[in-house]
Amino acid sequence: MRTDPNIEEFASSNSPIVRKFSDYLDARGMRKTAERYAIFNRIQSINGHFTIEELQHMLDEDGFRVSRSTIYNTIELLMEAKMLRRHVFEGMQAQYERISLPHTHLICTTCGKVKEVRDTNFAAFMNARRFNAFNADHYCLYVYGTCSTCARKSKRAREPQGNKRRQ
Amino acid sequence: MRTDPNIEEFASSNSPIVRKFSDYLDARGMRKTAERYAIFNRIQSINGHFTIEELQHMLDEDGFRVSRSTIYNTIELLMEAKMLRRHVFEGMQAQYERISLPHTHLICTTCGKVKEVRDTNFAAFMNARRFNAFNADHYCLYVYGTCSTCARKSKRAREPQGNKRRQ
DNA sequence: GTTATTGCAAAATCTTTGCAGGGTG
DNA sequence: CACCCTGCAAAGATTTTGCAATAAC
Repeated sequence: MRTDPNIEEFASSNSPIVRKFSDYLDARGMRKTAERYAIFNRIQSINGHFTIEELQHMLDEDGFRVSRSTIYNTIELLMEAKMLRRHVFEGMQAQYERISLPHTHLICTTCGKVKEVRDTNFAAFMNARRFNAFNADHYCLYVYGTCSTCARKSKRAREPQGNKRRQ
Repeated sequence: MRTDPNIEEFASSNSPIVRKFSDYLDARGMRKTAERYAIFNRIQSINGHFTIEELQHMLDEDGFRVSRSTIYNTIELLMEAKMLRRHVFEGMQAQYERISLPHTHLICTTCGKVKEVRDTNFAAFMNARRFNAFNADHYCLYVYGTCSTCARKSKRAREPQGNKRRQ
């Protein structure tokens, strides 16, 4: 679309994570475009989960207009490169997150907020776990329930003054 | 749509699971229709996961034609009644399964097959696990990897005669 | 220069909705 | 016999695709 100064950084960066993506593209004879770098870069700065739409808004706000198709394309690439994961939690639209240390997802079924928690006991349990005739690659633990904020709100709503609860 | 003899069974059945659904409908002033019973019934006989499309095919084969809207409607109802769960595994369309004892899902990323395994150690671990300021209701553990069938095929493909691998 | 990539718009999926006719309670 | 439910078709939401213009190498 447009030539961006960023694109030089893309090939020459010393950041291991940038290198990983850059090398992945090289290995497959794919090109380093300003769009790919912008999307990749924006994602690195997100902590937690995001939807395609949210990502596009963030890029817009950065003044970087990228088409929906290119976003999907790059997201796909990052998933193939095992740098990004897609989650579809109950009753919600698809969300993405960078692949990092394994963690548990706490999903509030009232407000939809998702929180990540590290759980070394669980990680140890999973590392030791073997499945008959199944070669495990990675796992996802989703815990659905109510977050403290929603629990407080719903409790308040049940009490005398009867505050209205949203959602 | 049509009056089916099954519908009488619906209200009078002694099966606890039928009662549960029947009572759920009563409690909400909802009607017991032949369609709801047919869909509910068909689902009870499915072990494992199914898609909306597969369910409709099964009903068709049983000679019971139900519209897509009604299937979605009833599926929704069963989920609200906590008798059915929706799962969206990586890169696949939504699948449903009856809610039963907690189990781990093994998902083959090559062929897409999903297998359930009981894991009492894990269940015990989860039962004891408490999350700060989060009230857990239920959890899902998805393990992605390669099933033995696909592992065998891919191994064979890598060897001399070079069988072509599908997917 | 060659050819992968982008953006657009159109198509494809999957799911939801509005409404008229029909069945349940 | 009121009104909930069904089926249909149309609308929505999200994702994919075909193609001409453009940029990477």
